[in-house]
Amino acid sequence: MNALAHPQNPCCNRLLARLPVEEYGRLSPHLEPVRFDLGDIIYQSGGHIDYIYFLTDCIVSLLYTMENGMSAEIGIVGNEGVIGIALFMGGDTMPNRAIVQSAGTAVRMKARLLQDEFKRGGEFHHLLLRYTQALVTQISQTAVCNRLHSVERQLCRWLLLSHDRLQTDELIMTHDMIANMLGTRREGVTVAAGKLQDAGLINYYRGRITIINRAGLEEAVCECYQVVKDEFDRLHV
Amino acid sequence: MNALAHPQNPCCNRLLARLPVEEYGRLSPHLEPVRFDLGDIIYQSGGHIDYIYFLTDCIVSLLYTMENGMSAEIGIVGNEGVIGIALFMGGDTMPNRAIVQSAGTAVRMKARLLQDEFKRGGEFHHLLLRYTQALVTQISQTAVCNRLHSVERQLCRWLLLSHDRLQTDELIMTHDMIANMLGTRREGVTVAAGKLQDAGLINYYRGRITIINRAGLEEAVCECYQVVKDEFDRLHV
DNA sequence: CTTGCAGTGTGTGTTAACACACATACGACA
DNA sequence: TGTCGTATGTGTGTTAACACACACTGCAAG
Repeated sequence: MNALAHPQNPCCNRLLARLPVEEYGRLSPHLEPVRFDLGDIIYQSGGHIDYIYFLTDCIVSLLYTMENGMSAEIGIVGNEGVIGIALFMGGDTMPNRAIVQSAGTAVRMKARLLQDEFKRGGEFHHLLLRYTQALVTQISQTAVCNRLHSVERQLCRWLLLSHDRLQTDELIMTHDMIANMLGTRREGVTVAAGKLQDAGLINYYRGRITIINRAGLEEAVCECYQVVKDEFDRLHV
Repeated sequence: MNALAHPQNPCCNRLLARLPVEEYGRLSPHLEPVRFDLGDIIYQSGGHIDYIYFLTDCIVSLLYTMENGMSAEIGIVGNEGVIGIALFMGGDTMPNRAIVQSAGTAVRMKARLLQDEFKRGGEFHHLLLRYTQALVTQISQTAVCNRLHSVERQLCRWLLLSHDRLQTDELIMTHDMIANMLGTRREGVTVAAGKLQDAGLINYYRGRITIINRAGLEEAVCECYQVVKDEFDRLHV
């Protein structure tokens, strides 16, 4: 594993990797590596955010939790993005939560420094806004998918979005956790996952899911996945 | 009706109204009034956008239409916002459509001029980004609501969001149109609307819906409505 | 005045997902 | 080696929303 590919290297984050040398040079002294475990909460609903996090090899879910305890995922972030868009969008906090879905590393930067660099209006500014637009598309498509598609297809979408952000074919994730993300019941996930396993698309066993036929998943998924993927590609994030 | 309240006045748009005198002075010569009719399409999925539109007294829905023709609304915009966030977010286009839900007026500005002013980084920049963050919350909450709440509650949410953006208690809107927004069937809307009418919250007749008990609607709606409203209030948009 | 149609009401059968209950089975740890 | 908790499988009954069909009604155009 070379230096660039090492997960602690900030350039494993695709936004940081795209920065011009000058801007990266200005930021890099202020980037601090952090490690996240499964289930860590990066920010709470309405909670103060001190840092922006550029993910390098972890995955974070943006979740909204209802008053009655039910929850649903609105977006998923990997090394293509950041956690803490509210810091540069100007709202400071968000009404959702950010929770670590796959353990790994990130680099963080103090909110104030982020805002100062953002104000300079360089490529950093453009990259963050383009990423945010892509995230908006992902959230939008989640809304549409939640309305119009079956749990099984949504599970496919979720698996593919997660797989895109992983370096391996194995997800450490129970049916119960997926149910919280999808805003559905554990049994519903068990049934849907069982069908995907019977179809030879995935294997799972006690909290470990292995993607064994990605092409098959892409055939089983609804169009929502490709819409989001195309938009991320188009925006180069 | 005084000059300020006249819908052709750009200051009927709450973003423009908040601009400092200097910035507003720079923009106002380039603001051009436009009128929209019900059903007008401001932009198509992936379509080029020439102007940003500051809505003054119309309402616009952001809709995504599936390959099979089904559609679902991801957000709703009135005089608190703009149509065309992709122009300053940097993506130029969006994969959804913007369609006029309530006829009225807006003022528009050429994309290039918008981008130039946005780059200056003044209050205009801050306002547009704060508004975009509020819109993200609205889209997020639509995703959650689509997953977890009944059609009847979602109809309440939709009516309240629309009512907030109207100057009257009457919506010109058939059950069929609402069904397209909510991503559900016309019959489902008829049943849900019938219950709300029986409960004395609304009246409707052949494409005209009248809100007659707003407080009652606010009791019947799910928490999603208030989450979005609170976030718009917090962000002063 | 009558014809057509847009807007709405409603009924029947079907399906997807829910709630709840409980069975099974492995792995970790004593 | 036994025990317990986590993860998963599955069955039953219920509900919300779907698909489809068709009836009703009043306005508007001829």
